[in-house]
Amino acid sequence: MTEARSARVDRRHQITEAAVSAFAERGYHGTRIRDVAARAGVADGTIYLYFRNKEDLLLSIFETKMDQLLAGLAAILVGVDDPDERIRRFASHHLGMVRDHREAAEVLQVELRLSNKFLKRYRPEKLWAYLNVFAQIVRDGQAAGLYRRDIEPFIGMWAFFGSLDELAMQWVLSRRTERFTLEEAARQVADVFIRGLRTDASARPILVEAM
Amino acid sequence: MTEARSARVDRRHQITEAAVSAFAERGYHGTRIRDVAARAGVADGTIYLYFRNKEDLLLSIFETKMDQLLAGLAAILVGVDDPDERIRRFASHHLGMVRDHREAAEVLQVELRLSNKFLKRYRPEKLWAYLNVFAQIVRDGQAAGLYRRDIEPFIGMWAFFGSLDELAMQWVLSRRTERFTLEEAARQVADVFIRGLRTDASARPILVEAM
Amino acid sequence: MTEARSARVDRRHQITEAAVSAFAERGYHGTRIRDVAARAGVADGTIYLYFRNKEDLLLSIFETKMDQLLAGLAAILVGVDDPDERIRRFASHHLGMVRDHREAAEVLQVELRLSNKFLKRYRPEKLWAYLNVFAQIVRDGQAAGLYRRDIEPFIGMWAFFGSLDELAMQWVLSRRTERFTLEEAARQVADVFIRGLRTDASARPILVEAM
Amino acid sequence: MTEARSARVDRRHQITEAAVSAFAERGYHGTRIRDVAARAGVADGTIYLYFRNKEDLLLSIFETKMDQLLAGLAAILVGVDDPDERIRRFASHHLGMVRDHREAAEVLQVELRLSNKFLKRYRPEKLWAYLNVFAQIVRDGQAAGLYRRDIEPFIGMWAFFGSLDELAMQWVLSRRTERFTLEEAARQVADVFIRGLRTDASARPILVEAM
DNA sequence: AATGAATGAGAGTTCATTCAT
DNA sequence: GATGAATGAACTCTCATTCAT
Repeated sequence: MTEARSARVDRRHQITEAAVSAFAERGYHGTRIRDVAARAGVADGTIYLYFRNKEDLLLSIFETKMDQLLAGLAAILVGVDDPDERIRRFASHHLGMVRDHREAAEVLQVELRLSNKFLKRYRPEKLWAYLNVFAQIVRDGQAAGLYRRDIEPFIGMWAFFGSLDELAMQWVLSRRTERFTLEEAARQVADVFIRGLRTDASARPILVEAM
Repeated sequence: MTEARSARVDRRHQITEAAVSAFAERGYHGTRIRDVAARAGVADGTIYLYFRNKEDLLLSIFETKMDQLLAGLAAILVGVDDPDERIRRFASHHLGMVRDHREAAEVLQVELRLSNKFLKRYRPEKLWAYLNVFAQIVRDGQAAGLYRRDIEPFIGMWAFFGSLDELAMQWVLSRRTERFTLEEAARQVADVFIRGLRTDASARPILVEAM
Repeated sequence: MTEARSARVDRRHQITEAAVSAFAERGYHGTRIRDVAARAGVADGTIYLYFRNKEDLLLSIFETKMDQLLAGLAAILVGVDDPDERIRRFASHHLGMVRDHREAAEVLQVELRLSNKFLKRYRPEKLWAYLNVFAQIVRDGQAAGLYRRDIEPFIGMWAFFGSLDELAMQWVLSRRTERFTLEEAARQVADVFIRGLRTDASARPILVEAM
Repeated sequence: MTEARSARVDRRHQITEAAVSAFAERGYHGTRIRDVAARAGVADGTIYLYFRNKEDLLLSIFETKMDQLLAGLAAILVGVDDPDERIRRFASHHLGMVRDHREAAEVLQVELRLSNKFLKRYRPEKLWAYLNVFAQIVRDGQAAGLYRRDIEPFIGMWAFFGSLDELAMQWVLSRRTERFTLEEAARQVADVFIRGLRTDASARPILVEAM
């Protein structure tokens, strides 16, 4: 039973990876189920034993990758209390994942958006959980008097995510990665948001430190 | 001749608007040429007298709307020299356009991204021109000693655009606009970026003023 | 009125020639009415003032060219009584026309055959009139005791025409005309049929002469 | 494996036969893939599992039938050395096939010619192989001093084929087969060409025999 | 569980023809 | 008579999905 389950998990994983690679290369609409099946080394019909349909396959990639993203984020924030540092680590982790899982990132960035179901009907709960981590950092910073109270965490969270996402997209789209490094982008985005969130009072000591 | 030209322009416009509305409602892939034709009140074949194919229709919407966006931005920045104010106006104008042209924004935000040609092959020169306005503001601010030199305008430009774009997307996707207003979002994004870009030196006087 | 009629004839001729050239170049199905109109320097709709439809245009080419072919054949046979010589002139004239009106020949040879209406429903009376000239030569030769009576003129006529037609087709299809000359082909086909038609009695004197 | 292969061959054959019958009845352009599919008792898409496209289906009919034609010709000529007799058998076999495979002949005769690809781009190697059999008979006859050397085998081959082809076409087009029999046509064409090819010297003995 | 042949709905695009000007 | 913008029927081919083996 355990073996059977494990075999099932493996096969599912095998198909998912094939789909990630195929979607990244040719796009969701440009990829045929047959392509995925061929890459996974299974028959066309086998895909449907593991996924309801093509869109389910795409959504499943999102779920899997978001789980990894969330787990990684949690791990890297463990024991870190300083909101500034938490923001820096969030940015660094996010773009680090993009760099280390380029194909997956490409699918998430580019291909996932074209799924109407995903964008309009499907509630991406895991994305919300992910972004809420940032919103909570802002709230914590505000509670500590470190961040301004006139920035709504909800708006800040989307703005922050938008910045990271767009930079990831540009990095993914430009095959010429020399344009900028994801590490530098992470540093600058974190920096801008940290300073942008600071209260005037909290700004000063930092300025002094910086001097 | 003028009449003929004008008739041609009108008909083209008529089809474009029908496409904007159809794409916004049902998505690019979910929209059939027949749907667009019906909304425009013309025969299917007529579409092809004005556009090479379906994708050309989509791309043409982008071109037209970007022209409007660029023109509006230029108009609103005329005579404004202060980089901070220029950033505020940029954000306000961008999200104002989203609010006033919701359907078009929806198409640009959501549907355009699904066009592989657009994202990977087509170089959206007008988008670059648009974003370069922001990059130039940063450069001007840096030259004036107002903004920090360790923020690369190129990175900042994508980060800023990403923030606006993501907030626009969330506003467009959530039919419940009560979540947040675009005006408030514009104000907060501009604020975060302005403060985030400031040099420590330039930050102080502002802080004083703020007090 | 005469002027009007003449103008009408000219315009019709102009369109016909444009069609011949277009059909020869791109084939009947590969040619759009628009192509013909453009070559003729008229508007698309104008074609329909002179021809019922596209097929009518094709058939009209056939009629016109067959008239020329028939007239030319009649002219070249005037005063020639010897059946052998008449056969030689027939072959020579037919392939000569192909050589001198390559485009028209190409249309007749290749494109006309693809019109179901032409082949199956339309009775090509003019083709029959043309071929009957050959059948009559055979009958005359038989009456004169020159040609064998066991060759049916009807069968001979199609066989003869088939030979000429096929050679014309090969010449037209092979842009490399060096393979063989139409003159030589005409001579050989005439020769084979003349000898093939001769009675044994009539064959002998010739043989002697030939010696 | 053998079963699978055989099933594949059968299905392909089934579709081919349906296409032959459909093309013969309504013509290539007049036949929709749906018609072929319906006659074959398969779904539209199934056609495309066996043939690249509609034209491939037409070309494939040609290939298949030419294979049969060539094989039949070879069989009927085995052990026959006399050029005259070989010509008679060629004509008899060719028109016999037309008679026994009327639909296929109709497609080959009429419909195949309308395929530009076939006529202009595709080199019908099998047709050449078929006709070369006749050219070789002529060459052998010439080498044996039986046939005149001033008839080029290349020209003779097309002339001979043209005669057979045209008679086949007329027989196929005229639903009234009473006009002439293919057997009689074969006899007469062979006769005309044999006599037409003979040298004067070789003509005499035959004449005596004939007496 | 796995296969892969078969399905058939679906849609973009072309182009001959029309007709208001 | 001439125009050419508009029409809309027609048709091939694709590909996600199914299901008998």
